[in-house]
Amino acid sequence: MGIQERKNRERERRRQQIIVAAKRVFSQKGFAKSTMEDIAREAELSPGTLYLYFKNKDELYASLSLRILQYLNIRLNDLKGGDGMDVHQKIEAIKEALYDVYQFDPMVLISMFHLQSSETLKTLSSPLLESITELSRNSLKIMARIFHDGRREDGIAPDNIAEIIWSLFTGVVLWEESKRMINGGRDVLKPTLDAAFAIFARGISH
Amino acid sequence: MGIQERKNRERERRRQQIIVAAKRVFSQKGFAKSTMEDIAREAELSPGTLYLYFKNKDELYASLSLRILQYLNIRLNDLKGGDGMDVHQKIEAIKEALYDVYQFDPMVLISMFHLQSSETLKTLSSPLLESITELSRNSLKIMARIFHDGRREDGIAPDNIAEIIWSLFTGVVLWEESKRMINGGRDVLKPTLDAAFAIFARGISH
Amino acid sequence: MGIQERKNRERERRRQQIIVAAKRVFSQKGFAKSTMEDIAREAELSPGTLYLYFKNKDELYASLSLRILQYLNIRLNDLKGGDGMDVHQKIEAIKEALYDVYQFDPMVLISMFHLQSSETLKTLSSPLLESITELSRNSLKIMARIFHDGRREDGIAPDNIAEIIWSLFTGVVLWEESKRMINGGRDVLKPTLDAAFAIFARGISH
Amino acid sequence: MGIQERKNRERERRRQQIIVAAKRVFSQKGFAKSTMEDIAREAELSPGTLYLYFKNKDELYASLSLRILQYLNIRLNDLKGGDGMDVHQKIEAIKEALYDVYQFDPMVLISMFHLQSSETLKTLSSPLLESITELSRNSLKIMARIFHDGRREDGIAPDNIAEIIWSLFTGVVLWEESKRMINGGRDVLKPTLDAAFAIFARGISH
DNA sequence: CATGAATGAGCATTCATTCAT
DNA sequence: CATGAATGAATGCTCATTCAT
Repeated sequence: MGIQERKNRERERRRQQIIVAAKRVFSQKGFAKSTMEDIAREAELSPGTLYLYFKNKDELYASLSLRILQYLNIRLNDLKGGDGMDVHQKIEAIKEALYDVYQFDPMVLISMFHLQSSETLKTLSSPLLESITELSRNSLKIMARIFHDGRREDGIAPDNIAEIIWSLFTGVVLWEESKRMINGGRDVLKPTLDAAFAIFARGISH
Repeated sequence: MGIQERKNRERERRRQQIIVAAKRVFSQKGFAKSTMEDIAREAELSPGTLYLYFKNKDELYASLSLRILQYLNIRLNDLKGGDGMDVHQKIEAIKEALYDVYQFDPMVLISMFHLQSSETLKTLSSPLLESITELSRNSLKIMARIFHDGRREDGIAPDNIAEIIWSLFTGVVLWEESKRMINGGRDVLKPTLDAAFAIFARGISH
Repeated sequence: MGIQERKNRERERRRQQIIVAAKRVFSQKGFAKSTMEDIAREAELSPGTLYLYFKNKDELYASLSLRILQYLNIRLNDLKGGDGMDVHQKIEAIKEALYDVYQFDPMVLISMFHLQSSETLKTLSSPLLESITELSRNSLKIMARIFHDGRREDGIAPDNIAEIIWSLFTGVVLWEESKRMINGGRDVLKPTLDAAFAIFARGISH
Repeated sequence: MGIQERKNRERERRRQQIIVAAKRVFSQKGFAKSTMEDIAREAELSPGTLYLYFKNKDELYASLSLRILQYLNIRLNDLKGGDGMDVHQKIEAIKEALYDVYQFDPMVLISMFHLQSSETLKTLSSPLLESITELSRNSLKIMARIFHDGRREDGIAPDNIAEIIWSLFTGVVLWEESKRMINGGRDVLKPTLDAAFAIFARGISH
């Protein structure tokens, strides 16, 4: 059993190694222009090896999303227990979690976005697709639960707020990333995210 | 005189015909999986003809963005004169403009987003690239000017607010589009955009 | 008749205009990389017009050769009467004629060479092909006749000598052109051609 | 140690396999009408494989020239030691070497000639281009050295003679090849080359 | 497991040629 | 006659994927 265990662990390590490489390459060249060979080179592996761990290019990309969603879930789970906080503190906590996600993997949204193409979705194996939808549903559910106390203020349901926060987050990231790419700068996100959440949070309750 | 004019008009009509076809194809298959032949077929033209109007595939895609930015500019310009409005009315007006943009061309953001890849940006001809950056800068400037009366409330500059609104908008669109693509539904945007702006607008002033 | 005549003359002028343009373009870009549109632009005509004067691209190219062969024939014909000359003077005269051909159209050989491809020959209309072979046969016959007095010296027939002179000429042109293309210089041919013929001529008769 | 060696050898063998196929195809169809797929089929490889060994079509063609120049260099090097020979014997030896080159690869000159297009030269990678110019310079230098004893007879320098011999050779080959292509014959070169060199050699010294 | 050479289907792009004006 | 926009077959080249070692 220990030996099987070690093998699995080893296998998982390789998968992550490839995902990390894929993220780097893809964040530099964009989806369409990144090749499997680019990724293999970055991962210091051969192209053939990639296919031992991922069925095809689309699944490799989809795994980027999965990875980040997993991280997001963990971060949000840590927030669940914060019973003493008021809505504003909770939104602040969510903001921090989202920012950490961004730090962990700024390209998240880009890879998640790539999945939107219905043509791409078709080729994904169902377990992977289910994992992704399940995880993203769960993340939103957690955010919604955090707003549980937010009693339908002004007719806005917690579910809805969770989605809007997520949208605000992704929108800001996209915008800042796009500025960064044109200007070549770095790490411009924080102030804008702060400002966005400050305005937004103020609007949540009276 | 009239003859040159007519030719230009004809040429512009063809360009639009191609752009419209490109948008349709691309929104169905995603960037990578759309071929020039798909687009040509959709436009009821031959592949070669596409290249009489667009230098290459990337420029054709970039032109989608240009088109929508032009529309956005027009809509925002119409708002400039609204002197009697207070901040909330103005934000409401901006929301309406953005929603109209979305109605006009829901795929906007996807095509604009494709441009983020620095690799893609490199291949664009500079006039096109300049038009795009100029127009998007201008749109934000107009939005910022609309907030002119918003006196740096809570240390948030009008410029910043304009960017955040834009981010909120794009984020919501992305999220809703992604739901739509998975569920196959249609036109789910409005309620979410309303809710998002409602919360946000409330947070702008006291 | 006069009117028909004028039309024919006009038509011939156009043909020459195109051939001249074709030569210029082709000498700059080489065969494979020259397009019909390049040639049309150089001739200040539209692509379609080229096809009113030449059946297709290959025939246009073949006409370059025809033109130069026609010129060569005229120049060589002028030599026929030189009864007072000895062999060396005649070779000298031939050399001058060849040099004039080169001056008239340095790209001669390149275009003639292009015809070597049996694949290309297949597509030529037979009258054109016949003209070309007829003219080149004739040119050689004239050169051979000039050597008529050269009595089968050392078992070398006049026919053979004519061919060899032609070969020497083309070889030198090719070589000098290739140096010119790499170094960018101009008109380097004469000294080398002089030297080559000097050596060669000395070898003809004792 | 041996393993790297074997791989290099294998790789070189493949390159030659492709070059041989390219030569065959190209000599049959001419440059413009030969496709990469034709060559791949002839080499019993897939189109993609060609690009593992040659950057593009132009470089594949240029490599034909390189190959023959390498062979020429070897043949000429073998002549260097001939101290006991007089000028005529040396010219005879050079002729033999050139004829062997022709036997080895009759299409030589055609491929070398294709390089003349300055447009084509531009696309070649510099190492390849340098190899070609270096080798051809070297071949001529060797020929010139062979004429070292030829003391500037009649004001003709050894360098010059080497170039002229080369020109004579290429000219004869071109001419004979062109006759061969029209008549469909074979191996007509030798008698003409013999005659040409006989005349030429006689002209070198008194 | 890992490799990387080979594959070959697929695609962007070009360009000789046509034809309605 | 001349045009030049449109064509679409042809082709160079790429790259995801496979498989013998």
